Amino acid sequence: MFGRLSTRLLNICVVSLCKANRLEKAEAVIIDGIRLGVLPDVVTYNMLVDAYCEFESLDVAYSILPRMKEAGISPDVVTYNSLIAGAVRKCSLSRSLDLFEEMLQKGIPPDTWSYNTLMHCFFKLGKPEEANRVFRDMIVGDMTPCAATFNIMINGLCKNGYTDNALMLFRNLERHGFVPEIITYNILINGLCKAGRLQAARRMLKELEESGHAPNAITYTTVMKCCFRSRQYKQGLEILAEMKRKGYTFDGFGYCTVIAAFVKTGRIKEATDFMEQMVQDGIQLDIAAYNTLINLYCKEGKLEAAYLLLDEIERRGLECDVYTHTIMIDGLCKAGNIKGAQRHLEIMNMIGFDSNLVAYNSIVDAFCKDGEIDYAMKVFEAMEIKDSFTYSSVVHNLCKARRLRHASKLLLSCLRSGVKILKSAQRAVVDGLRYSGQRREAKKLQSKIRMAKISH
DNA sequence: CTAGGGTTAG
Repeated sequence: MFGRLSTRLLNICVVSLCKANRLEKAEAVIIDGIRLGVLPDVVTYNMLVDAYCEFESLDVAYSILPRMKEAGISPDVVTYNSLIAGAVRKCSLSRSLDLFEEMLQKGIPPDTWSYNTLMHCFFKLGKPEEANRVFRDMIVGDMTPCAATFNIMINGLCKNGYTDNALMLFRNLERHGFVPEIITYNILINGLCKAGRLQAARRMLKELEESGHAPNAITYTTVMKCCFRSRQYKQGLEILAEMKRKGYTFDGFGYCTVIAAFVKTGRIKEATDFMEQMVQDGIQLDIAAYNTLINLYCKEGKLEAAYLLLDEIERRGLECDVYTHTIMIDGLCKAGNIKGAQRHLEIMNMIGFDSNLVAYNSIVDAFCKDGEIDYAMKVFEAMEIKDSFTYSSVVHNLCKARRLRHASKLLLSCLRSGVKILKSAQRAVVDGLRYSGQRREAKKLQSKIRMAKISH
């Protein structure tokens, strides 16, 4: 009895240390406990697994398992749920499937949360049909779904392009015995926004208010971002004003959304004001916030200030990500230092970033604008992946350089393959042909553009 | 344990 009580005390101690990311101290407390005859139990180890997943790495967390075995304690469903969730968070998706398998092999029966996490994993892998299968198994089997099950489903359907199916599931919530939570509304509002359905999103916001919930900062940030994205700046700024009026406090997400929108529209003064406000508010900057600020400095041409922030990131023990590097590369390009940008891209490749399409786009565009169009086309040909940005930029620049045949050829290949290309770039080709006396070519291209519009 | 932020073309 006394021993069990002591273990509970030990766990209370360990959980608070773990939550505060004081893992060394937590380990020391456990060792002290053992010395005093208070043995850690499965709950103690589960807390460690959870904390190591969050603050260290999946591997370190996984290394708790042999320690448990040594102590004669078997991992349970909570241990595995933590590991699987940790793997999903760190995007080690195949790893999380392996862990699920391992749990089954050890004869540990999964619970609702195991299935929730598994669904989440499948959605992140872009396998909605697999996730849906897990969901169906839950509904018809003896596993009871919880509110989060539906949130994960609705979110996953939205993220995988099944917004209407998500809406249907939302409308069927009550039949399953659940009422929508604020988080459910936020998921749907975001899904509608990302699908470009701003009006439907605003209707959903209204429905949220009518349901008796008060929208939270996440709701507003989501809708505001959507307005900015669809170039409804006035509407976006109105939401910003409404948030301020109603006394919502801004967190890093809110600030970043607004600053980025200001930067994108060239409102540097407003962006800088907001940045200062963010710092005054004492917001702890994370890597996304740093990226926002670095981008602001780059757009102002203050490269030195941007580099100072890179130093600060390092000092604080944060890690630059693909955004940081891309923003710097684009900043160097726009500052006219394309060679420097290329060097940075090489570094990016060396340290193992494989998604650098955006950086290549910036560099190709920069070479075009610098008049080095032949070299730009060489880089363009060598690119393994290209997207709408790549083609829109190159086609536009080819037109400016009066290389209309090449531009038209690329535009046609886009029309055939269904790659979207900016209207302005399309118009540049047609107008270019027309005004250089190739009226017949222009007409032919125009009709092909129209055909493509119908068939896609 | 499930929701919102950060990069490129015009």
